[in-house]
Amino acid sequence: MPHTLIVLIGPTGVGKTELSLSIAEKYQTCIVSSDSRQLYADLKIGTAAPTPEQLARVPHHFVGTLKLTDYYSAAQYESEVMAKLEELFQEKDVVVLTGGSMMYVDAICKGIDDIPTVDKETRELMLKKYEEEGLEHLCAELKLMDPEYYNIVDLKNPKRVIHALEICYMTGKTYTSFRTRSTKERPFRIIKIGLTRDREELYDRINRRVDEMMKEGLLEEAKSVYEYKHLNSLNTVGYKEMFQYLDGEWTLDFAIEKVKQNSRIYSRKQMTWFKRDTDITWFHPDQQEEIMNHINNLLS
RNA sequence: GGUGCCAUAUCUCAGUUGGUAGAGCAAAGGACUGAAAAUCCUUGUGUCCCCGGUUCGAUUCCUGGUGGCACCA
Repeated sequence: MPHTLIVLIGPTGVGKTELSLSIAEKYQTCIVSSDSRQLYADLKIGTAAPTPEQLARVPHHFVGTLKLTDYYSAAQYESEVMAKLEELFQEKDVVVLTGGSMMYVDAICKGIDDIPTVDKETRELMLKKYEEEGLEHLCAELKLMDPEYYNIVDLKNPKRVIHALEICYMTGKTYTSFRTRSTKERPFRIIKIGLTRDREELYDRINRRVDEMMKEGLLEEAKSVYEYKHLNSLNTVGYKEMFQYLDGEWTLDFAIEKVKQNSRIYSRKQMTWFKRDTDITWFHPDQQEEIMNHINNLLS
């Protein structure tokens, strides 16, 4: 039997966690998380991270392993998970990967290009240039340094323009020269299961889950990490709205509504991304039997 | 009961000197390769409250009605 990675994806709040536990238990294997925020040890309630009980049921990897101050990226995630999978597949035939971070999932399933990691100095330099000279100036520079990418990049998106320039500055080569967008071959088979619900049903679950998070102490958790609120790790739905409340900008009720709204918007963006992936077989989370049969048929 | 003001997109409101209308919010769609729960783009047909009148033409002016708000009894 070839090694198989069962990839379980879907929008936030759809019910991935519970099903991933069932699948992992059935195949007596472990779960690799593909969630860019559950990686942080201090973000538990707001990211709906697996509970101690769930962690006791099935071993998880890539949950709660980072500090808020740690730099992290999809590329780092790719290389660390690939190394971990190699290790896991020595003992197991099946491993479950689950999470909603679209780019992280793709980094494992398809791979991402081999581009140098931007060093701190270059990033700070670019951010300073961006603040002082503005996006238009950076676009003009990109036009000179990498005209090919300039023609296709979203010139209104600062992150894209800045990153391309960072690579040009750092390497002396064009960003285009690193950008092959080729799909990497993986030494294991991938089964992609997508979970989805009617929108009304999903939104209702998201709204109720946010209320649940508040009861569990989301506000207190946000307070406990308040000093790090400027970090990227805390540019996260659930926390950034609580910071607005703590800063006196919003009422608590308004902040809670915003958490719900931003979670709903996030779930839609996830669906937009996943929709175009034709390798995914879609199910309703209640179709557990069908999902198990589907996996079984592919495995045998 | 009387007087005044208001009634326009899911909501808050602009506006049309009479030629059937547009912002914000919300919502929806999309993009996406080292910050991705990030970042960015696109999308506004609605009995202009209802009946009638004036007019070539009324969401706009007029009579009446209904609902809301304010003040006076």
